[in-house]
Amino acid sequence: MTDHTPSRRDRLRAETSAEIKAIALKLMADGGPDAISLRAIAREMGMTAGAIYSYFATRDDLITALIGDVYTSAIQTLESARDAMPESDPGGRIMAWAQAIRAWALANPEGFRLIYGDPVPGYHAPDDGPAKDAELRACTGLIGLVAGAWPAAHALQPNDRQYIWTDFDPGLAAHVQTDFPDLPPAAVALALRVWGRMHGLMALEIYGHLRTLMHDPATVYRDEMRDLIASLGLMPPAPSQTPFH
Amino acid sequence: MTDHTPSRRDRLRAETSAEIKAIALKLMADGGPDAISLRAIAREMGMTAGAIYSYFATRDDLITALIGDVYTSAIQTLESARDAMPESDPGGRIMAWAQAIRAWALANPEGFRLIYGDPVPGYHAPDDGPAKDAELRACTGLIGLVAGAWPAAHALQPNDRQYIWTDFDPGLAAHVQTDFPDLPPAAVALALRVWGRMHGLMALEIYGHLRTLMHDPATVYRDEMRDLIASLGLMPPAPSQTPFH
DNA sequence: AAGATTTACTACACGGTGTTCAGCATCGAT
DNA sequence: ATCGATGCTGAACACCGTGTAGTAAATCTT
Repeated sequence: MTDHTPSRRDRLRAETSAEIKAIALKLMADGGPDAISLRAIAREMGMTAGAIYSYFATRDDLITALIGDVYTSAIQTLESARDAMPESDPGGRIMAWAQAIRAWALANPEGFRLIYGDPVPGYHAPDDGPAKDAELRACTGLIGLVAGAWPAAHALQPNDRQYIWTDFDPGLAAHVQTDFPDLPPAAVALALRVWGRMHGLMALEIYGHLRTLMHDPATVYRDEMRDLIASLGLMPPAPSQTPFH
Repeated sequence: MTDHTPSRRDRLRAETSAEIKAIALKLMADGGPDAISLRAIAREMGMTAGAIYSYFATRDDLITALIGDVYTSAIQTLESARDAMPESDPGGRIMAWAQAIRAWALANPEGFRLIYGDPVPGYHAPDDGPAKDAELRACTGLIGLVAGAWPAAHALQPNDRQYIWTDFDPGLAAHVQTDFPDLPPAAVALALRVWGRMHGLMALEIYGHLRTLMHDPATVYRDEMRDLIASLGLMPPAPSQTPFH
């Protein structure tokens, strides 16, 4: 369509759009997701609330774009934390991923809620878009972690044959079958279980259900991740190392 | 103070208070937690919004009361589901609890969000009250489940000695030490991990992160719970039985 | 039974929100 | 130089939670 070089107008438009998102993130960072109001954003930019509607058709569209940005940046953090460990240490890669996602969630609790909770009243996530892409990427990353442990894990808990590829989202199945040709669908189910295991304690902690019951949820999270890694037939990292508190 | 028999006024007041909460629950059930507005409740009751302030000082107080009610009723559901299984089958009791909480969450997703998520923007839970009681009760229930499996579970993963009673909330510690005198603090940590494991997949499913990746999250949840029970050194229930879909 | 008091409720106001729309000014292209 | 698209304003609408003042009724006291 507009195949020629981006005009000055387009550039300004993109800049303003980015500024809107940046200010929204700032508001969210120090006021919670509910502090994201079009009027507050406009106030901060010296504009009127109605002006934002030239950039985002509705507030939900803004939130959707925000979720896409936050999710993508979080995933990049996770992937680089994972890649800091050698592929020869699949247990270490899992632990690195697990600690990185908890550290990210603790540092950006509002971002965590934006992705995994109710971002804002009445908001309903669309079925596709960058957020879905990021979710697929997160899932693929987890499947990669599981793939590094699959032979041993499969031997420990041989409960496949009940899963078939059509159980899963077609896009996810296609991704996995090209990236990991030898991986059975049961491994994808195992990856989802691993995801759930990382998510559970973290969600409870972020939403304040653990701190009222115990101090230092980091220890129990670390134990849980060690148990998870061991249950996959892998060697957990050195016990003395306690990366996060 | 008012130690005499409840007068007619007190009764009417209690009834109106209950009606407010009932309508709030109804609004939440078919409109999401954000549909709980004092004006909507008053409209439904033929009153003015301001009138509610005679019953609840602020909207957060209403939400707090609501959370207490919902949490308490959920806990009762869980406990009766658990008690339908004999004490001689600790694995079955854990599975009953796990399936009951998932079934409840799927039937009352808004209630789940009310308890475990951001009920409504800007709401901050108080540090005590019926919600805290229900949380303690849920935690105690889980500890009871773990207590039934502690000897075997402890033998499988002997990583205690790093937990001491002062790691936990004093009220929780006192409860446990009177109800289960022989249980070490490491068992409480294990119970929290079990809680996290039940919570993870459920939260992901309720917030729509699983359905986009796979149909039938019930299967993977069941597998996860089977693995959990096995990891506690218990016998899982008969594999043929698939209680929920 | 009559007066005093507590209580339940309405009416209204204030500041906040998302959203829409007519109008205006400015910029880009013709 | 003109014309049309674009970005923005300002006002409006319909909501929201929260207070305050006033009113009427129910209750308690004497």
